[in-house]
Amino acid sequence: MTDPATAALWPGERTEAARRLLLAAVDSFARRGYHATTTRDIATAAGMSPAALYIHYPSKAALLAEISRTGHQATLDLVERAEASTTDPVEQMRTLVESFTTWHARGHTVGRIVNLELHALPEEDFAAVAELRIRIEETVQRIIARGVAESLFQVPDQRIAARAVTSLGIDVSRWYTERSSESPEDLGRHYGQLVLRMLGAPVTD
Amino acid sequence: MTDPATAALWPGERTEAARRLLLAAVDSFARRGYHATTTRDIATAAGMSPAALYIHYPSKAALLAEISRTGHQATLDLVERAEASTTDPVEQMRTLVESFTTWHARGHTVGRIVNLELHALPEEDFAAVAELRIRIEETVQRIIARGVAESLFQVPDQRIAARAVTSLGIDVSRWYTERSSESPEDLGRHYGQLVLRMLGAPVTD
DNA sequence: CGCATGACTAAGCGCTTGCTTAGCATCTTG
DNA sequence: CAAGATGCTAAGCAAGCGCTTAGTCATGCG
Repeated sequence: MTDPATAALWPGERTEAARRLLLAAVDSFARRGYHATTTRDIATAAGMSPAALYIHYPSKAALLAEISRTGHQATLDLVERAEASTTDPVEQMRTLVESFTTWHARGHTVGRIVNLELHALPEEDFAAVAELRIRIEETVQRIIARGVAESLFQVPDQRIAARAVTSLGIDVSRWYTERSSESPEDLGRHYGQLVLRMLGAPVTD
Repeated sequence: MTDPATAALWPGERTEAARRLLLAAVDSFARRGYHATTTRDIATAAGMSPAALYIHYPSKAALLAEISRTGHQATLDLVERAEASTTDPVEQMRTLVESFTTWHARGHTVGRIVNLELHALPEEDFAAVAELRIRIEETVQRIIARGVAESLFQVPDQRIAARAVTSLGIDVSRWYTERSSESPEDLGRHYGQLVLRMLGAPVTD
């Protein structure tokens, strides 16, 4: 029912019951959307009565916020790890796109919520998450800027190029399913090559 | 209130009132999402009482279906026009990406509904729209295949490359706003270049 | 003038929503 | 072994939902 990639994001939520509720919420939010999901759906899927949800979370929106914050933080970690892994912009970008893409394919369930249910977040949770999104985008921009400065990349507009890179990865969570023919890792490698070529990097086929 | 790109899609809905309701629905579905929009929202925005909606449309879902079908058909038209415009795969692809991207930027309101509210469609409307989506994807695949056959493109995997091309364009509707610094046309031209380079085409900077 | 017709509204029906309340077993602790 | 805390359920409340009903009013037509 709950996929391992989702489960791995919350290795030990405060209690077992809180964790079950949260994983049920992820599943339902991703499948039907936040507004189409009822608190009864979530509680029932977690094997409890509707009221049990409110012992562990103050509201339905708090569940969404928890999912969104954790998902965004995991994505930012991954992106910053790619930047820190080497000083070569080409390798930074390859690593970033590979792991970013793999993450959005394997974790497409959480990815859908993270990227498509932003507007349903309470205002202050939205603000916190928007900050994380900016830091992700800035990391990509920084790598591109360094690549251009070292004449490794060649792009008509750095901002637009950065948008294209993140956009390509994010959208994977919209269309990828377990039934897709390529594995998340294969897709990541392919996308890594495509992006490097898009940025005008010397190709190493 | 209603942007011109949206209005242009329904030049003459059956009556003035039906058109006002439809445009109000587009606005609200795009801003808040389908499930978060109430029939009262739509009717009020169109300057009518809640019941008036049901004189012109049989249900809230029928409004969504009308928007989704029309939006998908317009996108398919655009894609097929690009393929028919020339026999050179490079020019076909450039034209396709430019108009596809421009369309998703200028029409991001309808684009969001078309691409993000698919799951809310009644089953048979979904089936009709899924068919149109397949034809869009196939057109992109065809152009890539011809480009590869004529040694103009060079990609590791044609299916994945086609996915990347459509995905890049579709996602524009998620992030683009009127406040974005680049015009839809500028973005289209930039994306056209980026995609051609991604496909390994000879660049004409 | 009398009477259909069509666009619309006021009122509200039945149902579902997010969330609350009251109570009940089962643990933990002095 | 009493007393409180803990984790849960049964029941249900107020509000809001999609949609229906009954009726009003302007217009067109014999």
